[in-house]
Amino acid sequence: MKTHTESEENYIKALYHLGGEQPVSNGDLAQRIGAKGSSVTQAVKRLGQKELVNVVPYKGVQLTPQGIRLAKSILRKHRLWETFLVDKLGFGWDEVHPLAEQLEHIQSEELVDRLFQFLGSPKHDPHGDPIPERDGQMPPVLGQPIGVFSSGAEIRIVRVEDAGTEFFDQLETMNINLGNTYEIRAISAFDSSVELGSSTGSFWLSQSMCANIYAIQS
Amino acid sequence: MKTHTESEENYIKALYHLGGEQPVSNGDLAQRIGAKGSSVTQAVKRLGQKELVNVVPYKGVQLTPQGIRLAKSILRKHRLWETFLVDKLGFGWDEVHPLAEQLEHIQSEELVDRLFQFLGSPKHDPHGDPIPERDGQMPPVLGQPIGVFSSGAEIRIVRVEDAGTEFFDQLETMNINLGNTYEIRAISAFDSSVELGSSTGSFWLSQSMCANIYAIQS
DNA sequence: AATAATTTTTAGCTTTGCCTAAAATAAAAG
DNA sequence: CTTTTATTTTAGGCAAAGCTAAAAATTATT
Repeated sequence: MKTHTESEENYIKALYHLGGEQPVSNGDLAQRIGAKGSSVTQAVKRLGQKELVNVVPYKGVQLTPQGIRLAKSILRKHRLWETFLVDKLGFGWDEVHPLAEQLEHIQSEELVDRLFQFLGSPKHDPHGDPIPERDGQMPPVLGQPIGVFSSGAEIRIVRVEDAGTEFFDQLETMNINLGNTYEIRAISAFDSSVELGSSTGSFWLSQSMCANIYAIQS
Repeated sequence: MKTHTESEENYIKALYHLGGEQPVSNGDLAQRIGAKGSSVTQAVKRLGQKELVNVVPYKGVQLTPQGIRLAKSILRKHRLWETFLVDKLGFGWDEVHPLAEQLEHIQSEELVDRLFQFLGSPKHDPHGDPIPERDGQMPPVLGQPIGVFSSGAEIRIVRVEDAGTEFFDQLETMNINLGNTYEIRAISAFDSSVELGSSTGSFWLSQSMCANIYAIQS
């Protein structure tokens, strides 16, 4: 695997985020990257010459198998570093993303392998998102939005969406963490909010909170 | 503290390494950076505009107080990351330098502070080099070359020079590590090599090995 | 002190990666 | 099925950071 610039890696990452293996439009990519369309046109041309993407002018850009491999390796690094920052350094959920965006560009297979081991070979990052394996395999995407469960169900929180600082703040205020278990006590017929109960009491979660919190029946 | 490019930071680091607070010649800097003199002339002009260095054309470049502060903060990061790589991830002495050169450019005061704590507030890195404090103060530079001690002295290894892979390999082969203690059994009048003894036996160290290994009397 | 040798700077070119403005193409609306 | 609107690409600039080759300044040598 050759070495790439940070800019290149950011494009690959954005492409994977937006379309996965599917083509992505110039506009969407520009928005995600935070650059103008004209810059994107140039950038993807460069990526095309390196066989990381296929470009069909005016139609869209699509990752090649090589590009997908690279995207996954960057995502692996990103999520391992997030795990390190939270589990070992005690950062909060909402603080780690920008740091991991810098750390994910560090080039060293060896470092990634050792970090992986040091962290206890995790399958999921602190948000519950799957960490791609060394060979590109993806662990399962865990859980379903809380809204899908029925009253009476026992659930365990396994994943949260990266829905911005305010969302994370709210989780913290409510003391909601991965691994917590609750019983679904009630579901409002009015606004679809949900009452969760535990040994320490119960509280209501708005529908939009529920939509960003994933759980499994336990 | 504003944000700087990696190139800029590399120049600052090189300047600090070569001259400390003293001026450095274009040629020396070019050699250290691995660029041509003309590129260096340009680069230091840019740094001058940012008040990080004072440039006197044809005479030399010198770090300003601001530049020195920056240099120390980079060195702090470098040495903390080296400590992390060795102590936590189990890398060898000789492997960590290139990795730390990447990691030292990660921008985040918070990260540095947390890393420092996580590592147990170390004063020295795995080679025994002092890690600049948060405020720029420097812990003492430890030890004296083994050659200066007299026969009979009890010594403890506290620092090794970064003298290349072969040197580190030799240390490993001889099982010499920071913290090891020895007795100086003999000093050759012929080639200044030194016989070190410990409970497990004794061995001879060449003069050039000795010159790169620092110890204190214990 | 004058010339030779070395070092440093200037001038001009290259690539990456971004920008704006204008032209070309595709999609939507009449 | 045109025409209008939106998207994408081209064209031309700019800054960072490197390069080579030529000019200028400094240092060393007769």
